[in-house]
Amino acid sequence: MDYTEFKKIYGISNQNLSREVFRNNKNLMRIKKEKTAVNNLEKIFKAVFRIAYKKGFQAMTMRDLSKKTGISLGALYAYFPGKEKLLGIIHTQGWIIIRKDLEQISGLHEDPREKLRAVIKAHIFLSELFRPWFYFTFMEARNIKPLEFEEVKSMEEYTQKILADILTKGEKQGAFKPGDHELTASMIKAMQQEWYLKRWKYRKLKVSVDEFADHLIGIVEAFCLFE
Amino acid sequence: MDYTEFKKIYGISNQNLSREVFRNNKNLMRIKKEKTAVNNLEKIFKAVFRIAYKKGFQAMTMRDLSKKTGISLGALYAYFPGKEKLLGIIHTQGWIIIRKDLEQISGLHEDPREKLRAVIKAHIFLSELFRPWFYFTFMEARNIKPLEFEEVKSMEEYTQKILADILTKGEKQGAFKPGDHELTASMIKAMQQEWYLKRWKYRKLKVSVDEFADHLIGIVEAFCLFE
DNA sequence: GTCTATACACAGATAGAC
DNA sequence: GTCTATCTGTGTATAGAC
Repeated sequence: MDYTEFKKIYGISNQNLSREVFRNNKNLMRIKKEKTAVNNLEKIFKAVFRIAYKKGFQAMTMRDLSKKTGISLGALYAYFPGKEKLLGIIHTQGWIIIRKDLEQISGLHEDPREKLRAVIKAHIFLSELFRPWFYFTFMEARNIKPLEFEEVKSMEEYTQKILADILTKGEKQGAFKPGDHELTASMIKAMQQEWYLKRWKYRKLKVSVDEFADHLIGIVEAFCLFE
Repeated sequence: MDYTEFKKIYGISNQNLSREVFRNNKNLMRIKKEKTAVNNLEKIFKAVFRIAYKKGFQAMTMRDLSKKTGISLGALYAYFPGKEKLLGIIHTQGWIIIRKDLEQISGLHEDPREKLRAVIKAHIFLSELFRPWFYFTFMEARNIKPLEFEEVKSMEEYTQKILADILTKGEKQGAFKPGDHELTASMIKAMQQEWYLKRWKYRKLKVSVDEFADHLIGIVEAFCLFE
């Protein structure tokens, strides 16, 4: 499966994404009309990602956000109770995005080699689809409260475990070489993250997401498969 | 070479490092006595790294820094002209650290395979020696001024180029398989960064820096070397 | 629901005694 | 060289008219 295909299946408009956020956080918002809320939430998230990408969430002021969205300072507070809670909302939603699809895809294949390929690709494609969410979640993890921070660490461990399990089971079935699978999984994760953390580099090198994913899989298979 | 050996050769005390910073930035400081300056700069950097690790440089207040170092708010400003300049000083010094040793090590070996191994290891070992500097430079890159930000990007490209060149030359000499060496170099960088960005993970997994480096080299060689 | 005006807290930075 | 006290700007958040 290439990225175009993946996008057709798992793609979701920003509007639908904002709708989901709205429904998950209705209780925190003073806005009642879904249509208005979804519309403005879309603007808000977009602006947060743009500003935070440049200078970080902490350095972003509510006035910056107001200017970028065109929504007045006062009105912004009808959409979330405060800056800190806004951060929490974005993180939680990011977590939901990753979890939902990855679990499903992992169940799709039987052959360990196929499964490994599929899961590696899916994660990269997901991070491409929701790049701002992935980038933000990674870079701003330190700014959230301890309780939520544990969530982030467990997210790291969760996705790593999926990979490590595939390798371990696959080894038993004779598909992969023996080795320290936990460590290998960790390295795979690092390379996956590279895609959304350094997007500017790959734009410059004119490397597409498909090329990147294939290259990564090439490396992993050279290391894990028998000749 | 393992980490213990590396440390003996390239290790430098925090005091000597602070001395270097002092000498490079004398003009910005109101302190004249080197001994006092070096002593307090050491405290300052240590505190900055600790606080920024937890909540980021932007979120760190000068009052936080004062409390952690035991140096009063007013006195701090004798060591640097302002918070922003402090950020710049740390970044510039980080850049100096990386550049100096890496260049030298790259010249030590002739055989491409040896050279690749040496450079990969050296970068990881360096990042272990100066972990706070590496972590800080990566995470706070967005907060520096555009001019200095170009410096960071070029640092990324610089270290990547060292790797890519080794691979390209090595291919011509028949040591490595052909391939997209720029992309491979990029992946190697991603895995190297993993070591200092997610230190908590490897502490938990009880993976030593030597084990990590060897595993990484194993992956790279499986992909680049002929059987 | 959205706006403008404003309260209030706290940040970075400086003054000036010691 | 270091301290405490203080200035001044700017940030988050709210009040209350429309």
